[in-house]
Amino acid sequence: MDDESAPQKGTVTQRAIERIKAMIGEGRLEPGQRLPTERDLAARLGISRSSMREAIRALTVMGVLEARHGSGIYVTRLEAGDLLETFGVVADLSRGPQLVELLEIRRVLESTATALAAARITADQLAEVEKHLTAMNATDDPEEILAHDLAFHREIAAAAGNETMAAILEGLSSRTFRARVWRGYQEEGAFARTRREHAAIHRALAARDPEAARAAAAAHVGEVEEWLRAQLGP
Amino acid sequence: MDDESAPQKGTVTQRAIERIKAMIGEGRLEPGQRLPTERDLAARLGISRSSMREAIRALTVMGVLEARHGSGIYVTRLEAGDLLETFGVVADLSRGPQLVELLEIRRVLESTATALAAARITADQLAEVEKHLTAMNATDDPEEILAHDLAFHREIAAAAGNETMAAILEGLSSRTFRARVWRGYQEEGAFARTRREHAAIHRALAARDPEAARAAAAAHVGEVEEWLRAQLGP
DNA sequence: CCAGCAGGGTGGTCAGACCACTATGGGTCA
DNA sequence: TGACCCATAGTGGTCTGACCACCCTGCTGG
Repeated sequence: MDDESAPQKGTVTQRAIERIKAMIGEGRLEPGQRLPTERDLAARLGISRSSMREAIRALTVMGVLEARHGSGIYVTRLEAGDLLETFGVVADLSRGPQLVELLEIRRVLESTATALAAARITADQLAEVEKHLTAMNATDDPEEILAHDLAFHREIAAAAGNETMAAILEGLSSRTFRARVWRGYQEEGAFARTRREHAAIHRALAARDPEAARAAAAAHVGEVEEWLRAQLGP
Repeated sequence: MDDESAPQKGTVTQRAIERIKAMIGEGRLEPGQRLPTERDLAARLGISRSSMREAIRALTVMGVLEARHGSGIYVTRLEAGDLLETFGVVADLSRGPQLVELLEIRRVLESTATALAAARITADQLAEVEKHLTAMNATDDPEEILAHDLAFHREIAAAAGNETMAAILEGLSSRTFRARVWRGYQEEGAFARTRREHAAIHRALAARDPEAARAAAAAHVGEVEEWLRAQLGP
């Protein structure tokens, strides 16, 4: 037995969440490791299976656990990508002024990531970036443009060498978020400007010039930011 | 009825999560509004109450919904603080190199926030910052110092005027995160240096000098970052 | 008029059953 | 001998119905 004195604070499910989180924090549960079955865990903590399932569901959406039907429950690798998946929800549900705040954050992080990438990017990665740049300019299908645009920035973020930052930027550029903002932005014929800005970013990367890269990226995001700010103002 | 053709993709609970999220995204559910009862929602989507409860639990940990025992289920205000509460989990469960990445992100955001604060901070807010600064220097209790340290930076982040950024920084400075890193850092007699750095930040804020504020904040976080990097290296 | 209380409605928890899927092992067939 | 197939046990996924703990409202009695 290990039920101890049960402080009785909060709901039963909440306590179960904390206990499992603590087990992982203390290293008693390693990344990738398989947990006991739902039934075992429930019995071990002295709660019903329903409550335990809710706790597991909560940890699942946090990106801490992963349930595989028929196989078992596993601790994720606990890498940035796993833990920050929910970050995209913020972008999807934000509206009005909050969208501007998110773009401001993206401007800061994206410019930093691009500057880092300028100093660290490899020839292969640069070629990949270039591929998306040309592909983006070769089509008129908005869907395809958006896809290559996302990949363009994703590749750069990856080259920056900070996986956590890349994961956050991924969330800040989630498909639905971009689609909502860019729909209006691109309708105003901003394609040409976007292409110029992307070209400037690529040029700075190719020249291995961090300062130029930072400025180009900041300007790129800043353009959208200003446009959105103007949309909300009047 | 509104069960439609049910594409049957993913688990029942997952679909319920998406449906409710979509309702909010489309504006059919306003912030603060009360939802139907669990039993009603379950019947409406044609699933059991257990599955519906798991969906609600998932949306609860995401900070989208809030369940009040005996009263009902409500949509949160959907502000940054609500949605980014889980962000602290990342900091709590990260280890090794990932901690350095998080500090790098904090350095970027904290320096930006401090620079913004230098340009926008009010006299009242500045007085509050100063209060925590002196309180921090007046005690030797590590717990108390940590508390005032957190409040010091929180006040500055609030003065920057970007609530979303403040919420992220809050997560990156969560109590357990700071405690883990600072325990070792402060043991090496870094108190004096920390005080000097905090004083520099306050001076830049009082002088309304964004560039100095940015530099001071970056140096402040950078010190810890470098120390941690060195800890992990050899 | 107001304080106190009782009831109905709500989320929280529990128990047990069955379904859907995965993995493993042994048996079969080439 | 080897590879393939399939029965089977064990796992997460779902459903049902019951009861408990708590909040809120409206009624009642002073």
